[in-house]
This record gives sequence, C-alpha cells and structure tokens, in this order.
Amino acid sequence: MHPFRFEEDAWLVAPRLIGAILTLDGVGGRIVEVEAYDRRDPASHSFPGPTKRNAAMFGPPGRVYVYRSYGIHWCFNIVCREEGHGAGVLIRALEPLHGMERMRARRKLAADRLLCAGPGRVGEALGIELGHTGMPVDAAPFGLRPSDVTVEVVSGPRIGISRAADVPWRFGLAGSRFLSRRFR
DNA sequence: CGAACGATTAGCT
DNA sequence: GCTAATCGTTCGA
Repeated sequence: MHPFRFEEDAWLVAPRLIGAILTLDGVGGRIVEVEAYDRRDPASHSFPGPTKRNAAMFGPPGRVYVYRSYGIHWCFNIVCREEGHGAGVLIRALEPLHGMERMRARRKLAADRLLCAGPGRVGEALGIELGHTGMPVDAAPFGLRPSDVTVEVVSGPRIGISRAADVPWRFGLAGSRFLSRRFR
C-alpha cells in the first residue's frame, strides 16, 4: 500500500502530505502548505470536465499536473482519486531544505523565507515545467517521502479563488514561517 | 474573432 | 493596500 494513498479523495490526501519531503532533481524541502481540489468543486480546473489543459487531472493518481498560472507561473499538483475522476492537491509552500544554492539562484534576490512560499515560487525554485506533467511524483526525477517528524496540521479556506471560497480545503503546518500566508 | 479572466507575484505607496 | 506583468483558456457576438 502506498503511504500517501493517492487513490483516495484529495481532501484526505492533502493533510497527509504536510511534513513530507518533496524534491525535483534533489532540490526541494518539507511540504508546509497544500490545497485540495475535486471534480465536483466549482473552484477546480477539472470542474468543467476534461480539456487539453487539465487532462492530467483525469489520469492516474500519484502523477504530476502542471499548469500555467496568470500566464507567468508554473504550479505543481499531485493527481488524486481513480483515473478519470479529476482531483488533485496543489503544493503551495515548502520549507526549503535541499539544493539551497540552486533555489536561491532560480529565485534571484528572494530571502530564504520566500524561496518556496507560494505555488508560483515553489515552481520557480524547483524548476517545474509543463513537461513534468504526467510523471510519477515518487520516482526520479521527483522524490517524495513521508514526514520524519510529528506535525500539527491546520486548515482553512483556499486562497485566490472566487467560487467555493468557504470550503476549508487549505492545509498547513501549524506555526511554520514558510507559509504563503498565515492561517487565522 | 475579440475580450475577459484567472488555484500569482513583485514592487511601490 | 493597489496594480502591472503576461498568456492560455473560455465565452459571447
């Protein structure tokens, strides 16, 4: 049994990812903030049904879904539920731990606290590209291993959406200074 | 075919 | 707190 059980609902998988170590080519860190999205969720890219852009969300669980945000940023998701469903978890922030120099170089002048504090920043720091879509998240060049520490997970409304804005599907590591925003 | 709109961020007030 | 940057997708004429 895979420790993260990506075949289950995204809102069940999402809190399990808090504390896990995510890397791409050895660069990354501890996941401190995520959001869940589902097919029956008006805020989700998969809500209108399969399209060329969101095709990976309807593929096998445990794979990567990358999308372009605001025409500028690459954002990283892990596909959940059974193939054909259309659910996933957006990785919103990491505590940077591995490949610090590569992340600092990619992120230019950003302070360490801001290296991976937001989905676009995670994409830039790890070197996420559209071509990563469809790859398994727990095999090279990616790496994902369960948390080696006990974590306290908090939750709240998702950020930056207009529909289903009250659904508490944002999850974070309590008290982390590497969040994109504080939880209330 | 034109227009509007983001699962955002950086920089300035 | 406010807004420009920037572009693929979606929607109305």
